[in-house]
Amino acid sequence: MDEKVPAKPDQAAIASPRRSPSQQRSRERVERMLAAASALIAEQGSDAMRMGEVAERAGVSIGSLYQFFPDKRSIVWALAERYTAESQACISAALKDVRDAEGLKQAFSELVDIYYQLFLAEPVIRDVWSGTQADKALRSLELADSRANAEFLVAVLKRLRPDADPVELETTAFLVWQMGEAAVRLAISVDREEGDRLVEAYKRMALRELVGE
Amino acid sequence: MDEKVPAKPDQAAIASPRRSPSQQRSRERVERMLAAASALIAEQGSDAMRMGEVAERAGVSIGSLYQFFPDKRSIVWALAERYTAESQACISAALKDVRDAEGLKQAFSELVDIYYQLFLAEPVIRDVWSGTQADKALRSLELADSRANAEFLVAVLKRLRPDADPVELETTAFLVWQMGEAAVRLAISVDREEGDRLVEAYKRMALRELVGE
DNA sequence: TGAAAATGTGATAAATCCTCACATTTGCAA
DNA sequence: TTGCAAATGTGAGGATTTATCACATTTTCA
Repeated sequence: MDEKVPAKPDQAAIASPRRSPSQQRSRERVERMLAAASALIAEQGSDAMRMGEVAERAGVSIGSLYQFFPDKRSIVWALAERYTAESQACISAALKDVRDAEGLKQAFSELVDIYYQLFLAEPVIRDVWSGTQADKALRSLELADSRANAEFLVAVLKRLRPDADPVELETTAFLVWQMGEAAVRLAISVDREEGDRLVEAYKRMALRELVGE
Repeated sequence: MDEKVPAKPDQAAIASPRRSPSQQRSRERVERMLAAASALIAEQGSDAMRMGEVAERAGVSIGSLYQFFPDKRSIVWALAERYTAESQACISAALKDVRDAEGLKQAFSELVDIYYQLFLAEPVIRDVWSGTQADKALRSLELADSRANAEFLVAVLKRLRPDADPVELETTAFLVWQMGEAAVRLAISVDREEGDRLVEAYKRMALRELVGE
């Protein structure tokens, strides 16, 4: 008998499976559960995915589902993990034998493309990256704000570089602005000292891009 | 039951208040609701915030709460809106009369600092920006992955620029990597054409930073 | 073969969002 | 002032969904 210790759950932790499938039968069923979840996420997003629906589509009972995935997010995470492992391998392979600047340019460029294509094509990854439905709602409004703010930058850039391609200025301004929001978001999620360094580094990078160094 | 009802265009929309407070009494009560929500978000995050708790702390019934905020996210959004309006004003003011590159440098740098400080200090904004609890769990794991990946970049950079400050290389690599993830995340959330342009622009920016032009 | 371990099941507890029918207060025209 | 319509207030309960648990079935292996 397990003593039920009312430990305060670690909010940020992803719970481990209650038990691992050790028999062939259960391994196959777990695969079916994952496949069902993957399909449902692709169709509706993980937020709208219902555990009962996953169980039904996998042809198992809700109890079996919870036997191997202790909570909802753990099944989403299990799927995400597969892809991150894949890209992880990609990355180390691509960067392993870079020897000079030219090699870096090529390897890095390919890497970014691979990432882009991977996330463009994988609904599960897209879902995990874009957050819950509630987040998406806010994000789309933030995006609109961000475009509006980027417009101010575009106006300035057009004054400073009247000959530049307007579309390119637009793209640059929008990207720089979004990178700024991402940098700040990153900075507040790490410790203060590193956050400060990251913000300074961003300012350097952004200004180099904006005023052309 | 319909299998795939394509009725999802409105999912991302933030519902408007069922009704606006027109009397003094209700305006005060709405303020109390917002204050209660703000405090609870600061304490526990919007994900853990319970509507019943908001009502209780505001000293109103749950029904009154739903009279003015049609759903949970609308009250979070109402709070977020106040801050974004504030920063919006800041931004246009700071960029309005930039005339040359030097002015841009100064204005932009100040702007970023203001953003950073604002988001560092405001729990509600931090919460909205960092997403739901479920997202935070995944995000912290993504962050760990990201650091691991940035390490590969650091290794390369150390080979290419052996004299550079290691801490600075570390910061640069981590930032560039995170910016890349943010750029891809952005790219997949806009239409394909703009996404492609943004990814290309990111590659230019990143490589300029990594190989030093 | 038989017992222990692994696995399977689904009713149901628990948590939470949100609604609704009805009560109370306020604004204002007569 | 009076009376009524509009605005506002209430909280029990409907609806949904996550997750649990006591018990049933299947597999492993000594």
